[in-house]
Amino acid sequence: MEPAAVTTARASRTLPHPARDEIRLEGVLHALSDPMRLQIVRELAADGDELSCSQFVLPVTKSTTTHHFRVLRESGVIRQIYRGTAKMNGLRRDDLDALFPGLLDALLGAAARQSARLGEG
Amino acid sequence: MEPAAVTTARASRTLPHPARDEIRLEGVLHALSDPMRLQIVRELAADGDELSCSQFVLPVTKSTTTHHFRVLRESGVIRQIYRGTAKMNGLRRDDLDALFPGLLDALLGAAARQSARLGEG
DNA sequence: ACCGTACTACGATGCCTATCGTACGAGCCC
DNA sequence: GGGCTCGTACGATAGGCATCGTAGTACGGT
Repeated sequence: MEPAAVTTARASRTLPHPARDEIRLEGVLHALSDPMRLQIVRELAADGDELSCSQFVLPVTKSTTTHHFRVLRESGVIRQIYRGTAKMNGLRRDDLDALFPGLLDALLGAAARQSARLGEG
Repeated sequence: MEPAAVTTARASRTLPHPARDEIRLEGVLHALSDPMRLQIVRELAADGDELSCSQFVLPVTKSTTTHHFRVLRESGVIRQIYRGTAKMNGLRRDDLDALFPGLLDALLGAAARQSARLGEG
């Protein structure tokens, strides 16, 4: 039994998230103004809430991927938890909808529209 | 009658705007992720479409104000035309609504909500 | 013609950030 | 335990950007 060691280890592996009322619109918009991060959020919205970082195929290195996920987490857009060695990511849809009703759907819709327009133009 | 001189002078005073289909969501989000610019857009949405730059009371110098208005124009969020020495600003609501239906209203609503939440405790 | 007002252009500055590479820590499986 | 995979930390780098100040242009009024 390794109680103290495990708890501290797990505590050190919990990631800091902003509380709901600490989320700022400007921060959310800034996070989503990067094409890479917008793509991540779109995939999270489409494929459900339990995607590990490594399931995303991004044209950047792992270091950069880590950076983008951290920006999304620190701006309050996504939630991240460790599950074993994997880090699972989920949209903070409840918080965002409570703070800014309709915004997330409008953003996702806008992204989908633009993607369709540019991709099948 | 000063035809040629005036036309070239006016031509040199027309400002470049992106066409509707050149507007990019990421650019719009980046433009609105700055508090100063978000405030400008909120005032434009509230007070109508014909506001000159100097009517905005911003805690920055005129140089910086010019910069912010240019970012908004080049990202496709606002339209700018010269009227005498003044530069009139207006939201590109028609273009934005056509490209991203509901987005602008969702953004303005989110900004208003956050402002109310932070301003009135 | 002259002056004042509105806005711009340009250079400087300091900060932020997207990106990479390398080295490392944490947990799973044999 | 040994190795493997997933993700992190840290430093470096290069580019972007918000801000300023100063000097200048354009236009309208006197």
